[in-house]
Amino acid sequence: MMKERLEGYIDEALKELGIADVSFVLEHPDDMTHGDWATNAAMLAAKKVGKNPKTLAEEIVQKLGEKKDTDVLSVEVAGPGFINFKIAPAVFDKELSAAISQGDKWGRNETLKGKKVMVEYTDPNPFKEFHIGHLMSNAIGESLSCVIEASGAEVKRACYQGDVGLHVAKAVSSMLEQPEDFWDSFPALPLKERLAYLGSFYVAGTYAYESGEKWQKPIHEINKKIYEKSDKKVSFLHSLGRKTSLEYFETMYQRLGTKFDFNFFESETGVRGKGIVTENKGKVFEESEGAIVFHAEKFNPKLHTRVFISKEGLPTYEAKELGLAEKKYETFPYDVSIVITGNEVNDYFQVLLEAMRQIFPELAAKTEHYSHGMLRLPTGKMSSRTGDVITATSLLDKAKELIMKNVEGVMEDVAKAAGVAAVKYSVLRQASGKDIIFDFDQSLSFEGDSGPYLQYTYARTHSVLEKAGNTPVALDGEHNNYGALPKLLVRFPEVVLRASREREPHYIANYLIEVAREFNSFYGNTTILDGASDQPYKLALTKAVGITLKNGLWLLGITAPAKM
RNA sequence: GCCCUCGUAGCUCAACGGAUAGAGUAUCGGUCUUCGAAACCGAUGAUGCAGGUUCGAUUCCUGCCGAGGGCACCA
Repeated sequence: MMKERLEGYIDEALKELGIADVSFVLEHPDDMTHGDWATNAAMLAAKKVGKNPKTLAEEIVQKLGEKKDTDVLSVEVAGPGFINFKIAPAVFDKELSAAISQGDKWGRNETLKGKKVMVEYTDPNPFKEFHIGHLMSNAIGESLSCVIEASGAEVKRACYQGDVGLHVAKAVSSMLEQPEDFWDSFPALPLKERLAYLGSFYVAGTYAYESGEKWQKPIHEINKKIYEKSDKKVSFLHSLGRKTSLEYFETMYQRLGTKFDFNFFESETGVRGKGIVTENKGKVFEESEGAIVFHAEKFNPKLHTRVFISKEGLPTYEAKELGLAEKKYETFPYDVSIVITGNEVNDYFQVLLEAMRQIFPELAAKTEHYSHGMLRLPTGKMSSRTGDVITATSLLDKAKELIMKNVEGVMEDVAKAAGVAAVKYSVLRQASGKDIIFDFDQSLSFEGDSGPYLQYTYARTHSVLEKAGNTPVALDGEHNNYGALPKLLVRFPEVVLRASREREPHYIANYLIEVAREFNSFYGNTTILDGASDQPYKLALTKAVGITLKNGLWLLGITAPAKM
């Protein structure tokens, strides 16, 4: 609100000086001593009117001086022609009071009010491991969902799972070799054992497939049988394995704190996608070498041809995505559909979007592709084909153990929550798209720039407030001597808005670290509960920090335990 | 060969074309009989190379070097 007001003043000032159409920015200077807001308006306008930036800035300041209200303490020219604004402490106190009274709602906005948004993420594949790549997708998707929800949209979380396809056929081929009575007792086994079996079947099937052509043919046949549901035994084993995987994924979602509204499966989208492609054959798609393909380069020279239906008559990933898009819209008529994937499919997705534009342009226009980098070990890429992956479970367990070993007297459930926080934070702290070099010691850190550091700081605020009991908490403007902290806190809604607009949770992660650091510094240098006249003020600050951290952690999909 | 990303302290990451390029970690040195030391305070340390656009470039453009991904029936 302060921002809009200042922008209005600048606009008027420029107009009075006869300058129009300057797309200036009003931002917070990196260095807070420069002021609370700064604009480059004079520097941009100077070129237009052929004046020296500094003298023009002086003229603008002159005009601004005539109109600014009492909330603006001072307006000054600085550096090469910046105009810096200082805001009265009372303004910050007023906004912080609002934060305290808003509680859980602090930080939200209504820019997406009335919009329906579907976010698809995680997307693990039944019969395969839930590995750290899925963990990454989950962390990003969950956070994005929360961020968009905080902008007032109605968000539905969707998970798309590959329950058919070659990877499944490989596992099933190996399952077929087990004796009949094995399957009689299988359903009664504990989940952990069933999973271990399933894993070994997948590995064995993959090994067979890669060991020679004579093994590939039967697996392709099984693949087809799964699609067509034409073989009773195959279908039976398929559903058994699928069920086990889904049960396992459910335990992961619980641990991670995700609750999906919709589950979509490739077994459904495949049939549908194939239908869409067939209907548009001759119009959008063409037959080539026995397969049905889309020549995307005809529409955009940077794209390439991709197969949508294989010569065996099976829909590929691309065709399934078409079916998925349609199915999603039927399930939930969205305004925006966000699909989160790894960046290795970036080029396919561009082709896919082009095909969508040809078939259902209205859906294509609503689809946004958000890709994340790969999770890589310092030693290189991790592979799931041979089974030598780092599973989500092993990673989360390792994080938990590390914390239990290094932090004296932690409860197990706290260590577990902090472990999840550490992993999620390590993904969310950096901008999207780039690979994440996953170094165990760095990424599972619970010191400094980490998820547990945020949780710890929140617990600290909670503990102080608890100790304070019913002593007064108040903001009065007079005691605003704690510089950066109140000014930083007030920016929370702006940060949320930006994260939502740019679909970038890392802005929130970085901001929260700054808040936590500022609070810990304040905490280390000040005694809050000292009975002095500014104690109510300090308590109010502490409370505002707590609310901001808690809401911010929620936006990252990270829990905020009251005690650690 | 073509297309897409990306090169910032020893390491992992920030920086909405702006002011003195910020953090964490590592290293060195301080701080617990006082609200939670998973913390705080201090020190050291960086924009791959060469041009260009701009009042101003880590950011935009071109070339080079380097890394990763993709380029027809796996996803």
